[in-house]
Amino acid sequence: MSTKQKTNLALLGLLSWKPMSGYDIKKLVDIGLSHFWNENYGQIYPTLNRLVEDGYAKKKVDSSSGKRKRNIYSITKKGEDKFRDWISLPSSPPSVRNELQLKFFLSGKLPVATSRKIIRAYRQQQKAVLDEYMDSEKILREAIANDAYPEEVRQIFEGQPEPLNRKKRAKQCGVFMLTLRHGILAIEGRLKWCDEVMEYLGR
Amino acid sequence: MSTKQKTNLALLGLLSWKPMSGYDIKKLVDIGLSHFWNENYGQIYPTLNRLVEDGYAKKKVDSSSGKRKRNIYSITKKGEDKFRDWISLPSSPPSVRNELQLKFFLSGKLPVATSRKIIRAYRQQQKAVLDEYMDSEKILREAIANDAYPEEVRQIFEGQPEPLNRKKRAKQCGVFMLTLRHGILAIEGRLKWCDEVMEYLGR
DNA sequence: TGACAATATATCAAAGTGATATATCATGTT
DNA sequence: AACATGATATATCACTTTGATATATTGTCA
Repeated sequence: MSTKQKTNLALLGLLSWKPMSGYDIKKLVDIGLSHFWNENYGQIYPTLNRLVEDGYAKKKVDSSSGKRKRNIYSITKKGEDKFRDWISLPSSPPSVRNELQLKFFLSGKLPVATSRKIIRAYRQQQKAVLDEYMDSEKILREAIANDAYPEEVRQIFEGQPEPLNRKKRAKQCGVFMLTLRHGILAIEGRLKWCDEVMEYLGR
Repeated sequence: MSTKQKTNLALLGLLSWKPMSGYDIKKLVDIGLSHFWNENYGQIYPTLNRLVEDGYAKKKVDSSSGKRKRNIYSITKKGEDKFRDWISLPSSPPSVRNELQLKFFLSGKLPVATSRKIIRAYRQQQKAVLDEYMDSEKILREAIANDAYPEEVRQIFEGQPEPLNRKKRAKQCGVFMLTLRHGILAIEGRLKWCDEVMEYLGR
């Protein structure tokens, strides 16, 4: 029950949203999921091939006029079954690698000034990300309030500009906003921690 | 500037605390750092060998009477320099893989009941870990208040029961407690998120 | 026309993971 | 004394993941 070795399920789940190319998947993960998930090309392309081999997805070459050739993958019935099975299986706890936290822990034998420097760097790094997230949150909240469908979300959920009913749009915005909230709360916790540490170490 | 490929530096930093065997390192990471770092044998033993090859650490075989043979690694001057250099280098943002978060995001096309189930599982999993951490925190806080040196911390920082002055002990307990606080704040953020989501989805 | 960025697929060495194999020693049980 | 069990300790291996780079096409702007 490990967080690792889940790329195939992650890709399957993403394809259950909509058919996508490997490139689309990479963009979606980088833009929308980066604070709790990550994938890279070296994994995406071979995994997509394996999903097709195993019958969980199928590939369609899209060569619409004037555009570069794209391999579009869509989930099959078998893939959807597998995806749903995984959803209800027990999940492993989050796996984290936090370099600045590690540095702080290891700085215990170095001068306190060094520990303080690490915390300041941590705070600054996290604050910058928080600002980004807060901007996105504002856009999303306003969109939901106005029953709108902001470009930022449309881009992520829609490959082709295809009409979508109001209820579905609202749900997509909701999921996306809640996901963003998770990122924001995680960062707020880290900032609070930085403050606690600075308090403890003395300024 | 990536969180990955940092095992050699992590091990170097741990050896700067005290000389240790690969087994000691694994235990220390599992017990004390698991909420922000992880290492495994498959990486630890080869990396220790490489550290020795490159002159960052040296190995000493400990075969004290009646005990199983242990390979004890200690950091060299060259290793300490490398460690200190890394400490002041810029650090990459935390890298996370959170399976339950991913499942929630992907559940957007499934019935809301499924999303709720995921959140409940997430909350329960995180609450259990929080309880553990809170117990440890209590022990540590009391120890610090009483100027004591609890077995839990001694075990981690001391291989050999060697006397240590009060100031150093206090600092060790402090670093350990603050590190634990990071874990606690992270989990509290996740629990708060679960509550927000349940609120949003409706119970 | 050329420079540059975005789109798109692919590959690979190096690093990390999870699991298991092997062996020694301490403890307790029958 | 024989045996089981669990903690200590090192090691290995197939598989997965990472980071980086190579390659080519299309869109844009000067």
